[in-house]
Amino acid sequence: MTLTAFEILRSSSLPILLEQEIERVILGGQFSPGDHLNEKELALRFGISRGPVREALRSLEASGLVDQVPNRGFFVRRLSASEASNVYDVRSVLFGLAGKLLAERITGDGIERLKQLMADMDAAVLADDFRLYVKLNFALHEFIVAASGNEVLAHQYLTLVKQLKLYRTHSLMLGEAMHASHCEHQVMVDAIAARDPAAAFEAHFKHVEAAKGRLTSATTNLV
Amino acid sequence: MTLTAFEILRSSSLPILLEQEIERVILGGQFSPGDHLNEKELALRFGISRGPVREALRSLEASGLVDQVPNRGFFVRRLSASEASNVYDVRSVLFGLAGKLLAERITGDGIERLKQLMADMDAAVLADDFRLYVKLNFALHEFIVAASGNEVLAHQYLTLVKQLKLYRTHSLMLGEAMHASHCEHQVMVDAIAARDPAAAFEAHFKHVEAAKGRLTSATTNLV
DNA sequence: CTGCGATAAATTGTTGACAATAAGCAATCT
DNA sequence: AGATTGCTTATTGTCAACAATTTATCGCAG
Repeated sequence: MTLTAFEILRSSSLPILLEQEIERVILGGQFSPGDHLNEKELALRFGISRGPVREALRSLEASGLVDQVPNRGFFVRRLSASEASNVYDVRSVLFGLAGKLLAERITGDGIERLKQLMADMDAAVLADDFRLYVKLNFALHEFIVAASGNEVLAHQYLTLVKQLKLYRTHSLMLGEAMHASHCEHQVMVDAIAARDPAAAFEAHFKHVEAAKGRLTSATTNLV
Repeated sequence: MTLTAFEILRSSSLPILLEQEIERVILGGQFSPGDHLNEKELALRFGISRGPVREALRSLEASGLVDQVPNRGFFVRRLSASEASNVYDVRSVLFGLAGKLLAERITGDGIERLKQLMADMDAAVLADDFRLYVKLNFALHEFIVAASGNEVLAHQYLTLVKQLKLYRTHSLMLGEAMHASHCEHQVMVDAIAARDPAAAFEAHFKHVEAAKGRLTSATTNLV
């Protein structure tokens, strides 16, 4: 226990820890898009000085979670509808690629893991447990992307997902959407289990595009 | 003229300018992958203090050009063969998406621009002017990605291209490779001009995959 | 001559202070 | 009343110094 804390402190410098913490606070909703991030306040909050805070904010800027305007400071990024649409389109091909790569390399254990996740989601859908479904959905996506074996892809994908969390209407997902999403997952997993890269790309790509469509229809005048 | 300088100074803070400058120096080859970046030295070089230098390095870290190891500093990123391969794979789908999007929205003027670039490259190939070809090649890629209208895509794509510049064997391209590349470009441009999104995706995707293949065959034991 | 250990130098990590810029506010003028 | 100017306050931008850590150097024993 004491070792872990030590290791964490050792492996990660202050700005890196800060970056994770500020990211957590932003994505957790404590700040809203457009909000100003006061450097002194953040420094005070974590009991450190402004230097490391600024470094952390620079990293967050590069990953698209905050914007900087000179002499005015850092602000939580505000994602317009068209920007969110752009993010979705990029995310679609990245996820398609993840599906394709995974179909080429998945092991028997991997297939088992996928089927287990699907079974859990089946249960969540039947129980109409939306909260659980969202959690499992994220786990499924994360597993696919991580198991694809391409770290560049995984990193980019997760960055985009974080950016999309800034787009508030995100959680407007209803029962029918959950059902549709689940069906698409089944097609994805089948293609992977069949080790069919082309079909996997198609299924994964379409899944994200469909998710974008569901979001679009939930809001008005997207794009 | 005076206005532009004013505007630049106004819109860009020191760390942002520094980031561009350090990036230029790294990609220009003044530093090699694995090289240590001395903060004091960099600060001295630009006549400023270490604070802004560290902020700039944090940004470069997030864009994958430098790595940081705690208490040891920043180093120019060293891209392994398998990492380069991963970058290529992601770049392939991004470029495919760019081609698809451009095919959906290109204007008559845009098609003219593409044909002009192709004509120039024709001349470069005939003259066996490798240097000119590389330059036009980059211009073509940049135009396609920028004209796709998806800024997220453009940003990610350019980031990956920069990362690949860290992979030295990059410039091992010979006469035959130039010819093959040129033929692939023709297929791409035809698909865009025909406003055929699916064909454009395919052509653009395969072009980058082929480029990866040419690089692979030039080196030994890639991946 | 080589390997080891202690000391010295260099480098990074962090801080607090100061300068420059922007935002808030009150008094004045039209 | 509304706009404008000037002042006050808050915030960001930058710096130089100090603490902590790592790297280099040198002496020394085997």
